[in-house]
Amino acid sequence: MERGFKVTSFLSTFVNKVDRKGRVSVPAPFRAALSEASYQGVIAYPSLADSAIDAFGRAMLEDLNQRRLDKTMADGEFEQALLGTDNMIDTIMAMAHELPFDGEGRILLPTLLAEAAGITDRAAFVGRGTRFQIWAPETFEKHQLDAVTSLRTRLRENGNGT
Amino acid sequence: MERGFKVTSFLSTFVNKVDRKGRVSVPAPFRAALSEASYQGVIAYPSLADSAIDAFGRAMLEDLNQRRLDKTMADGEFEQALLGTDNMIDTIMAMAHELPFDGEGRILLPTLLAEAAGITDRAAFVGRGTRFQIWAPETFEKHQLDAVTSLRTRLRENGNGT
DNA sequence: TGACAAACCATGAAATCCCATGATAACCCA
DNA sequence: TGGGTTATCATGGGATTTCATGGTTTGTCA
Repeated sequence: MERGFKVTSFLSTFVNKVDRKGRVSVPAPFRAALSEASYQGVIAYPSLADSAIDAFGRAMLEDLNQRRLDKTMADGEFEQALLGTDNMIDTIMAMAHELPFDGEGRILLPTLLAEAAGITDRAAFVGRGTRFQIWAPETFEKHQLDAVTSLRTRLRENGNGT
Repeated sequence: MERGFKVTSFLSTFVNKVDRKGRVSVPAPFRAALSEASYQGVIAYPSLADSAIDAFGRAMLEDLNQRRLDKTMADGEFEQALLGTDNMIDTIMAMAHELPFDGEGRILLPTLLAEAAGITDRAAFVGRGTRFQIWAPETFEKHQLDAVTSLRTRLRENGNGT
């Protein structure tokens, strides 16, 4: 499948401090994955599935909108482009924040996002392949433990982890 | 497909005050997205789908008109192109207001538009990717909550997050 | 000449930039 | 391979700029 951007990879988990001003360092490896992008920063919004923040590079966002726009335009459905029937992308656009890096590679966590994820003084950056998440460390630890346990159980029962 | 403007110009939600004269600051990030246009301001009209104001830059308007023309010409519908039968784009053009920025990046909300959206003293600027909307904050909050809730439900049922 | 809109100017709060520091990890050479 | 040196990186705080907001004055059209 043709994609308009390079597939970046986010791996592993890093816990960083949130300072008094609400700033957090994005882990250097994550920044490196985005270093070639024209926009230096990340797009973030409250995860729909977890009590966390979902994030990725701007390229991913452009791709999403481009696809939608191309589709409606190709069908001659300009009206769709104007009406914006309330689909997922529209809803996410409204919640999404553009978080540019400062000179030191930090981002400023918007209060709304921090609260949605229950983040106060520390933030866990969790790699998820093409995107990553930001959790309150304690919340993530529990979540991860549950995930691992249920995977192990399933493996033992089915001998199959898919 | 080549397009003359960036696909994702408007992101996130900003709530600003409407002063006694009916002026509101357009969020700086939105202004930045329009900064290269020759016309410094926005096009706005009452949304046909929501209780809100729909808005975008001139580039979008011209793009739409161009596309419509291309399509009708391609279909051999010259008559339509000339006569301009009453389609959605025509209807919208008739309702649309041109709202120029003042020196500080504010626009003056026409009473008609403000009333249509139920806006009084505060206005929520909601990014929708290629365009944006202006809502009464309370109305939008409800609307967004509904959208997110139904998305979450759908996610849980389908197990499909794309 | 009166009402309204546009340009102009002022201000406080918040975001951004810039520099400093300590800790850790990578490196290099004997 | 060990031990010291250097580079990277997370973190903190102060200085500076941006930005939203409010008011005043000037211009314009009915």
